[in-house]
Amino acid sequence: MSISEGDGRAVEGDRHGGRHLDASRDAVLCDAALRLLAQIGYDRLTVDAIATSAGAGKATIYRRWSGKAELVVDALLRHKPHPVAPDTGSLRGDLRELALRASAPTGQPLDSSVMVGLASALPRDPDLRAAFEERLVAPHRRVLAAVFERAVARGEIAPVANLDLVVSLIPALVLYRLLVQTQEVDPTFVESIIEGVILPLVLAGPVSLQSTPTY
Amino acid sequence: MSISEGDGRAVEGDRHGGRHLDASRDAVLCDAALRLLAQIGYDRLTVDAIATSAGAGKATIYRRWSGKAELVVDALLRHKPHPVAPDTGSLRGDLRELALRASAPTGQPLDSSVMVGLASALPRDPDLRAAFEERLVAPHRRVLAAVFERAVARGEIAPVANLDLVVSLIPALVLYRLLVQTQEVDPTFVESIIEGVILPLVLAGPVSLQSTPTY
DNA sequence: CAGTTACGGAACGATCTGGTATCGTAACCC
DNA sequence: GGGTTACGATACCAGATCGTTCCGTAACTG
Repeated sequence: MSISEGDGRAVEGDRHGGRHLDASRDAVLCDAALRLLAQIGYDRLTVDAIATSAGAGKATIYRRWSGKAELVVDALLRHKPHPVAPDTGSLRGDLRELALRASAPTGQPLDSSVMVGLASALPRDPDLRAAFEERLVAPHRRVLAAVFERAVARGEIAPVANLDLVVSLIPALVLYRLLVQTQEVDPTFVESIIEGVILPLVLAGPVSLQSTPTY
Repeated sequence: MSISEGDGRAVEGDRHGGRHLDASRDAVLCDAALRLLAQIGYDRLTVDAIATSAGAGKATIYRRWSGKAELVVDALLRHKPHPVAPDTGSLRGDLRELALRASAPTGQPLDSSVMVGLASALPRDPDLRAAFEERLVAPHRRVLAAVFERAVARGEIAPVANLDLVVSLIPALVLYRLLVQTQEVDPTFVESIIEGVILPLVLAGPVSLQSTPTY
């Protein structure tokens, strides 16, 4: 659980004497960074605000990271991904369970809010994008894929032809709702995705003749 | 076509003598704003950059708008929405036609790029969000809805139960691909949306559909 | 014609941000 | 204990950006 240093962070020479870096400050600073990131977005995020919000001095930040970009990347990498896939016994139940997670009350640095806050910065920072992909996107997709594959194993549905695309549906529609429509992601909304899109799609078996000729 | 002033723009006292505001400068400035917006995003967009890019002085901008926010909102409102819905005779053809538009070569201030650039700024600026909704989102949704309704009128598909959600699918998946996956929206991708999600969803009856006509 | 205003361009002061340095205190190694 | 380093806090500087102002020139009104 306790991660010391050397995670691709700022240069840290081998010190031998003197007071140690307080590892608990790392977590507090990263939490503050993610919280502010979700609130005001990456571009308006300032190092001063992170330090103040964490009750720390700026020097404490620059002792660990070389700047805002590295701090945010590290905060993403430390971010605990979603728990393992639910296993309620049915595809509908598993998807509902995931829906409840996605619409969690806004207390934690919710993945969706972090996604929105990072949105405009992703295209121009490869490191940021990589950390974003590794800690937010990929875990979501893995969990969703596992849920579908387990439904296939149960014989509940036929193997999903284009799993990558189907797995994109929930996060894409959630992001669209948050970003473009600026509406709440309540259980009712996610329910409508499950019942109106996902389940009809994967339950209705492979569709007509011309749908899949070129694969 | 020629819009003079009074569009909720900056305060413009009734002047009587002297040189007139050059209306052609308005369009040039708005085009430059949208182009830069698509390139670097709203937060990093600067008034100086817009002026320089348009070959104008900053004074020319502040004579028309009170700042960056008002300029971008006005640029969005002047932005010509997509042409009318295509009418190829079949749902698949219409959707393909829309796909070609969405994946247009990156020359113009493409709607998708503007969407990405505006993303992080939308939650905190209601005026920006309203203009965004009115000129980018709503037209897209109207065109898509029209395409589906015409397919229903032709008897090609059954009435779509949750049209609002189905109409969100294409823009949501396109946004997700651009923003989260940072991948290109090429015709192949949009084709996979049409063939793998949209058509199966609206064509598939609960079960067997061997009698699907060949379009 | 004289007066007024827009235009591109440049300069200006004010504000904000990033990153460094400093200070007094506290924690750690030898 | 002596030396070293982290910590929170503050001050400081360099650069970017904003919005304004001024300039010489051009265009329009009366």
